[in-house]
Amino acid sequence: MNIRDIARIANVTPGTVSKVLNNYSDISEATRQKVLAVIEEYQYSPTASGRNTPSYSTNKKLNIGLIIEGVYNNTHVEIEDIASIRFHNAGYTMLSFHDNYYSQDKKEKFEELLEYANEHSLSGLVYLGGNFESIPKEMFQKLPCPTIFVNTVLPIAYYETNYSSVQCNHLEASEMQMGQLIRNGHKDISILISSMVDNSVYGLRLKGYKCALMNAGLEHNINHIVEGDYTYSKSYQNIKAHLEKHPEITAVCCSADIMVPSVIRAIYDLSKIPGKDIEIISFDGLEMLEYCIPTVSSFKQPKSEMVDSIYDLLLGLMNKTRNNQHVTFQCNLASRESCKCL
Amino acid sequence: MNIRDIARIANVTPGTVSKVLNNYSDISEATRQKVLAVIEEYQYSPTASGRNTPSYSTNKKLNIGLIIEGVYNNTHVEIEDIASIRFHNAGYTMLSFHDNYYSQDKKEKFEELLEYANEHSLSGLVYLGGNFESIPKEMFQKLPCPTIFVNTVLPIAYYETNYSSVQCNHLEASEMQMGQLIRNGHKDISILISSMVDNSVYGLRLKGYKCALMNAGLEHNINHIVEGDYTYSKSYQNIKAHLEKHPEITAVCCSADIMVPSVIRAIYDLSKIPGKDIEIISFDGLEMLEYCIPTVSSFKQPKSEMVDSIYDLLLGLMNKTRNNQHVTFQCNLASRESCKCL
DNA sequence: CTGAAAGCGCTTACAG
DNA sequence: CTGAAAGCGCTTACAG
Repeated sequence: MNIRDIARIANVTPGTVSKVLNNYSDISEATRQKVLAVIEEYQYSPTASGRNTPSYSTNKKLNIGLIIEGVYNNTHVEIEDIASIRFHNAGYTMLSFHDNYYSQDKKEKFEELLEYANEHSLSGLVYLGGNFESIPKEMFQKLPCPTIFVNTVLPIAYYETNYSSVQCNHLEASEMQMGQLIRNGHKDISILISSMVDNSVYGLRLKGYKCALMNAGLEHNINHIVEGDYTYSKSYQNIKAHLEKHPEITAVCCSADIMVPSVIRAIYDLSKIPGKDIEIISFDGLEMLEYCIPTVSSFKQPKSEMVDSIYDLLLGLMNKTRNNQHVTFQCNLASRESCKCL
Repeated sequence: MNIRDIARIANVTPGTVSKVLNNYSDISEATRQKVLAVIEEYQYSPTASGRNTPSYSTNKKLNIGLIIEGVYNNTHVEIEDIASIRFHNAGYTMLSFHDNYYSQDKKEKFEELLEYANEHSLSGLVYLGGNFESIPKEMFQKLPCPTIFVNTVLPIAYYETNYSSVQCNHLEASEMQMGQLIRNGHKDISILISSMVDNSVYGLRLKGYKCALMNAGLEHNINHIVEGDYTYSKSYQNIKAHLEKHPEITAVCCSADIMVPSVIRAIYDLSKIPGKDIEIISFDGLEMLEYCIPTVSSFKQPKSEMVDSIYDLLLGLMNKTRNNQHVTFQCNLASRESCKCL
């Protein structure tokens, strides 16, 4: 069943069927009904490839691409989820891709991104996570459609170039996160991060921790930075080993909520009381933290406001009613049992 | 930049460029290198819409669709993740869709599925979760490409029809799950499910629980079925209220791992000891359970074997070297602190 | 081994 | 308001 079959059966031309499909107004109600009836009867739906092939330069496209680096970051999956509904309701198709198989080389990765956008005739692109700090300015100019980088580390000096961004204030919020522990009187604080060589927003968070330590004159805590590798098992093993070796530590700062269960368990297995003998504070704001024992304080990313911003901005960019811009959201501390927050 | 531009610059015809792009063997090495050089220089990549438009009936397509019902089921996200890498490495593009905005009416949902497969010129489709038990046999015949339903409730009577499936033995495994608690001597057991009207595989699990209760002469536990609605908050509130009202209950059976933190916290907030005063057993096998306090016993879905099976079967179906089939995997109990498993 | 040409499903200026 | 026709980017039988 293609558009010519439908046209033949409905006794019209393919062009007329196309206009019905695309809600053109210059179609008589009688013809519209006749065509719709045939479409309904044969369960016809036009192919995406036909629709996406540009027949004239004015052709509008309806595909939004969404790429996630680090799908195990639940925050990003939740943003994807909320965003996909909103764009769908606005008549767009959202193509989701997870980053598993992209290149590790940043430049190659960016080229793959450009390829992806061209391949799928995207009219807009949302990229979640990652790092494109080292990408030369000219390459951003090659982006073939409006693009919003979300929680991506970008070359700030290029802000005037051809892209938008929606970010949280990772650096400042992690300073505040660490600052909370310092204000609580802790002198020996361990920091659980993904990896020393992580240059995504987790790298920014690490930088924030270091700044906070410097400012408070607690530089020796640099030796208490522990790598968790984004996995439950490494997080558990490494933080446990470190806390065992350094019984003077009285607080742990997690750079992502996903690490929290491992930290609680490690403290417990060392026969200490999480949240009492060792305070815990985290980052992201996943709902799970409200059910841990103890419930865990965390800096929360305002997901739903971020999606609002992504949606409005991308639609505006595609309609050319808005220009590229860079939005930063504040993370807010949800105070819970694991850490006194006065 | 399109295929004609590349052809012009390389001094060949578009057909020749196309053959280079598609690794045809009847191209001289010199021409291949010349064309590849131009492609590289201009960073050209062919559009998906052009490629997917069938020019002749023999046209091979390279799109695999993957739909997830219930993205908050981490098992399904993990399956998606592993599968996307494997299909990518085999040269396929995987289009992921999450089910947020599909219809709730099963028949409409199935029609949307057909539409999706046609729209995107899919050569294969993987569907994770959901329920299509009430879909008439004829509709399955309309599937335009090889399709594998994974953890989907299907009309067993139609097994000879036009689709494949990869399932876990949800019904039997949940009987065994409940059976473990019964063998441990529990007489009053609460069951935390998603919802009474859930007819996905969670419905099968509920059926398994009921069977186990009947077989053991413990029918009165039917009054201890609690709905958690897939959310942390409802799971917590409802199981806590129920356990408070029924202090005789000594074990809780969870139909999904995602419910476990809520259950542990609820027991704790009732001043009882999880895993001791009240045993816990769960279903799915998420890694998180190894770090809960107590660690939680769970029936594990063999995700990686399931992906192997999905991959081999779908490729076989697309190459027409295999016929539709229905594979069932056993879930295995990982025994941990929350429940003695002798 | 390469070119010339027809073809895919769809869209959109243009004519009447 | 509808039709006839040209167009998109790509692929693939077919000719030589």
